[in-house]
Amino acid sequence: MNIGMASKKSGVPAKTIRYYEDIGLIPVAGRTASGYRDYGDAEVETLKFINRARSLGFSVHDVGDLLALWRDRGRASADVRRIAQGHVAAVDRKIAELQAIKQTLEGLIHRCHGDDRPDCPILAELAPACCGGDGHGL
Amino acid sequence: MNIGMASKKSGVPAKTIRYYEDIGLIPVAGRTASGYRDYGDAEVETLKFINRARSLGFSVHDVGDLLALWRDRGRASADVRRIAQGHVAAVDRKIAELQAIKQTLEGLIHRCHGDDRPDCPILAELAPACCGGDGHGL
DNA sequence: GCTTGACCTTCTAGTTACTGGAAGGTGCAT
DNA sequence: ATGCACCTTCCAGTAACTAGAAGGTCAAGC
Repeated sequence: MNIGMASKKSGVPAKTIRYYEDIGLIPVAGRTASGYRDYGDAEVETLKFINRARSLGFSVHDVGDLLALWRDRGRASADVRRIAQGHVAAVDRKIAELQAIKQTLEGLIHRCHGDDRPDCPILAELAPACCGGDGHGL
Repeated sequence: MNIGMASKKSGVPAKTIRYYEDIGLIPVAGRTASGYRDYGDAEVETLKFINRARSLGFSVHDVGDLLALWRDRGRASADVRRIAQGHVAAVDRKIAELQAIKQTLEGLIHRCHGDDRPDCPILAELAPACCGGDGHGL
């Protein structure tokens, strides 16, 4: 099948499939006589695997590691687990960071009356020295 | 003061200050006779403002809008509030997405014994058709 | 006066993971 | 033979910087 069909079956855009080949995440595809890339069901399964891993937020680099483990019949499940746990830890850090940001912003928004008057604690807190929000600087 | 001092006082790396000038987030700096960029306290305050807004996750584009409002003495606080609320909504979506990812991953990790045997539900779930985690595809 | 070192300048390119578009070849149906 | 959809490659752009190269400047020390 050609790249359009592989894209449709796997859910990975054709451009992205070429990109994955380019960066070496998937091996170079076979070609038809006319130069079209040619895929089989196995390649489509690989692309689906990649798609799911990416949708879980694994980096392309991590997906490469997971693919290698997937292809390795003798792998230790501990290796897979380690990658997944590392990713969960990263996700956790990101969540914590975003929650802190959210809390700060909500505090500021709460204190901003949000009408057509210029007085705004959001700007005032962003600007350390000059409270009240006078324009200045530039 | 030159860019190194402005960087130190504002907390924004010198390279980043030049970059901000480049993309028009801050106006072109004055120059000394020898061509060095020259900054005053007002510019440093602006850089601090930018730094805080960025650390709250506002995009550079949003920071540009906030800066414009900051400089506009007649702005409506509602305008600032709208930007902040839009950002909180985006942060919320991101948090929800990450939490969903985290839950899925933790479920998979929980079911993976994580020893030196190859059997691994993490890989098995990433690979839809072929359960058990046989290497295949590429 | 000269050197040394820290600073500054510009420019290019790399990062992450794609995505869009241009220019041109292929496959198939009418 | 003429469309049209598909394929090919390559270049450029996205967000927000960051690293490094090649070279100019400034102040201190000898």
